[in-house]
Amino acid sequence: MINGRFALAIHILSLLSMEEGVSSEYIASNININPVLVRKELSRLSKANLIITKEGKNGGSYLACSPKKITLADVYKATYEKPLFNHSKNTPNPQCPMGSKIGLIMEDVNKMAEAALLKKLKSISIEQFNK
Amino acid sequence: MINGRFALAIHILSLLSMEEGVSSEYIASNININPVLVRKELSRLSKANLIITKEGKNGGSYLACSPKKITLADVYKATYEKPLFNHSKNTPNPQCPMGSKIGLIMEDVNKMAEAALLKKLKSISIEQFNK
DNA sequence: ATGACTGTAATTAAAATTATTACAGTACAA
DNA sequence: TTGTACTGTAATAATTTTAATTACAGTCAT
Repeated sequence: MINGRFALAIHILSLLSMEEGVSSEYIASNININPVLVRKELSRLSKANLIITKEGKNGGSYLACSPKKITLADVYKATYEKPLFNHSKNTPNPQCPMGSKIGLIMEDVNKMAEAALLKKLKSISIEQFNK
Repeated sequence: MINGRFALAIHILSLLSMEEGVSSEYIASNININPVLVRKELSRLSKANLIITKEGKNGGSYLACSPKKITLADVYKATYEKPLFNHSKNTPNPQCPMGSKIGLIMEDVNKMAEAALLKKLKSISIEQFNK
């Protein structure tokens, strides 16, 4: 349901936990996806300090720390910024008894849902995927 | 991120907890969305035994039970069937050390994430939204 | 300076979501 | 028993999101 960027980021990080210093082309060919998408994801992961990338010749990416320390909560946060559950952008009829409330309700629901999700994701580290 | 159906279902059910026996046209105009989408969602909710709908003249929808008993976990399950986190349908290179594993990994991650999410959603009932 | 990379913008293609049109089927009620 | 007000659903189109591609400037080791 949610787009494939979370899976992509997990794939990238797990791969880096096995082979470091590899290029985006190499990663992309392994995942069978377009290299530009990989670079964009690498850029997000880098901004979140989960990886370090070296530009130029012999460049490539490295985990910024031990895979044990990188949790799926970190990955999730680095990957997404929008709330989990979308809701229609059509403004509902304010005369409708729910119309004026649904926005705030969904905000609350999103907060609670994301908190629960992140709590669980925090208990899963990248390390366990390279076995 | 996830499509708007969850929010739609919540909106519908909350509305029904305030005004019963209303038509899909009425609901749609309140939500400011197309009536056919409402009917489709009503149909899903009905199949999940969360509501009862009456066809024909003077038809309309009713909650199947007290709003106190309808939790967001019920709504989530009625609304979605696909796993939470998608992953690319391109089969990754099986020579890639992660290629053969990412599918199973994402299955596991999805299982754990959904369980945590549903646990939280189970604690939230529709009732609290009609205040 | 050259070759092997990253970073990113711009564009296109494909897929998913939402909207619309249309109409058959159901049920009430005059 | 016919009209009216609904639901159910198929088919199609419009819109939005996601993924892919092309292109090229910038970086850096050699």
